Parts: sequence; structure tokens; C-alpha cells
Amino acid sequence: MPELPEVETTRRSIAPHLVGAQIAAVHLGKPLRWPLGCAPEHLVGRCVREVNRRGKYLLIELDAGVLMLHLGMSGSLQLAAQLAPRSTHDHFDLLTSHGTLRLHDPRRFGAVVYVDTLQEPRARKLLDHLGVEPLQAGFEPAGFHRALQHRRSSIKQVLLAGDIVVGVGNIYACEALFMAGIHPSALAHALTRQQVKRLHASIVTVLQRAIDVGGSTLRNFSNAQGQSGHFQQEVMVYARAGQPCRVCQTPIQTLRQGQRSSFFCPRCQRG
DNA sequence: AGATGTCCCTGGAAGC
DNA sequence: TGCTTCCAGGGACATC
Repeated sequence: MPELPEVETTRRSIAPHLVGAQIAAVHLGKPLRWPLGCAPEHLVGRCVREVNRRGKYLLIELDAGVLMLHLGMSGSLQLAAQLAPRSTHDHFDLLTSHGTLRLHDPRRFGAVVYVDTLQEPRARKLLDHLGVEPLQAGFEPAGFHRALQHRRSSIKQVLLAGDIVVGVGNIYACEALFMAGIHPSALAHALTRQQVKRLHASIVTVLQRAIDVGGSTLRNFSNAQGQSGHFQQEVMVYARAGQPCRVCQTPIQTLRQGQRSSFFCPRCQRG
């Protein structure tokens, strides 16, 4: 499912082609998570200035207004000069002078939201509560440790909540905790400075590595040229229940936290 | 403010 | 073989 590395991989693959493009038409399929927020015709004639990212939101900044895209858990974007006719799960087509950008999303947890500015309430509701970007300077061990001090729930749930640090979904949360040797049930506020330092480094390493290899293809992710990522070949614990830990051979275990599966090695993650 | 549970959706896997 | 049930999960929202 698309987490930060997949969204960033997508951003990088579409941005060079999309910047400068003029919108010719917008076609909508079935309703996505939220309504677009403007009439499709309203967008025609506008030009793409930049393609940015905040957390898991892609921000297509136009000469007037912004399209906020979220890939949910099954969404992917394609960009090509000529695309096949729309099929059942193609729910948003942005036809431009530089090709068509298409959102394919079988489960429709994704969204495309138009706002005039990122300061308006509809945008702020989605972006304001987001934590720091893990691959930018604002994410550092001391601040991370401070933020974790007043969180009573498990570190895994705090990571997924995304209000301290964004972009770490279930796969990368499991992987980062494994790399740091921390049990997913460990209480966030009880982590030592040393543990937080390791976790901080692990998050950065895991996300950066995933971007470097083009994201994960778990749950059918592919970039905008339809290429798959390779991160899933390096997964240490995610979706490996019962299989031997790649470090110590102990069988990987699972547990449920907040309706979500965690995968961990009971021997490597005792912290 | 923080924690917890519910809901949205549908393809694929598992169970009968 | 064909049905039903379960599961995957991001994140807004309601509730405590």
C-alpha cells in the first residue's frame, strides 16, 4: 500500500512530465473518499506549476488552486501520452497537454480534492495535524524523544497516527521497529533516549532505502510508468508471520494493535 | 489533549 | 466448483 516512499516515488516519476502542462479535461469515475470540491470544467485551462508532497498527500499546485491527491491503500497513478479507455477502477483522469494522469484505485480509499489555497479550511483539516517530514531536517532524535514523552500508547500506534512523524505506514513501521530492536508494544513514553535515537535512524534508513529501490510492490504498487518497486524483497518482518527471522531464525510473530497487524521478531525486538 | 473504536471499500484468500 | 466470510489498511470522525 502506498506509504511515503511510494508517494514520493510517484511524485518523482510524474513531476518532470507534468510541470508546465495545461489541463484540457477532467473525467471522473466512481466517487472516491471525498468529493472533488469543484466542477471538473472549473480546472480546464489551468497549468501545473509544481508537484509537491506533504506526508502521503501529493500536491499538484496549479497556476490557480491545488489538487490534493491521496492514494489511500490501493491507489496508483499513471501518466502517459495515450492511455487505454477507462476501466472499472479508474476514477480520475486529468487530461493535459503533456499526457493523461490517471488515478487507478480499486478500493477507493483514495481521494482527489481541489482547494483554492492550502490555507483554506478544507486543506488545513487534512494537513494541519500532520507531524514532521521524516526525511527533512525537522526530524531529529531530541525532538522525536520529546514528542514521545507524553504519549501513553504503544510506539507502533504512535508511529501510525502520523501526528509526530508522517508517512510511516504499517509496513515501514514494522520494519523500522525491527531494525531498531524495539517491540511494537513498547510504550512510546517509556522509550529511552538511546532507543529513540535508534528508532529515528531506522525510520530514516528504511524510508530512504525504500525510495532508492522504487518503493514496495506489496498490495500492487507501481509507479506512474507502471514499474514495480523492489523493497518487498528486502522486508524483514512484514507479512512474514511464522517464517524464520532473517537475523536469528526465530519465527516471526504477529499481534493486533488498533485493528492493525504488527509483525515482529520476539527475540530481536525485546526492547 | 490523548486514546480508542468505527467506518469507508473491494479483491483475493481461506473456509465450508 | 461455488458460495460465504474474513482480511488488508489510511485516516477522518465520534466518543470517552
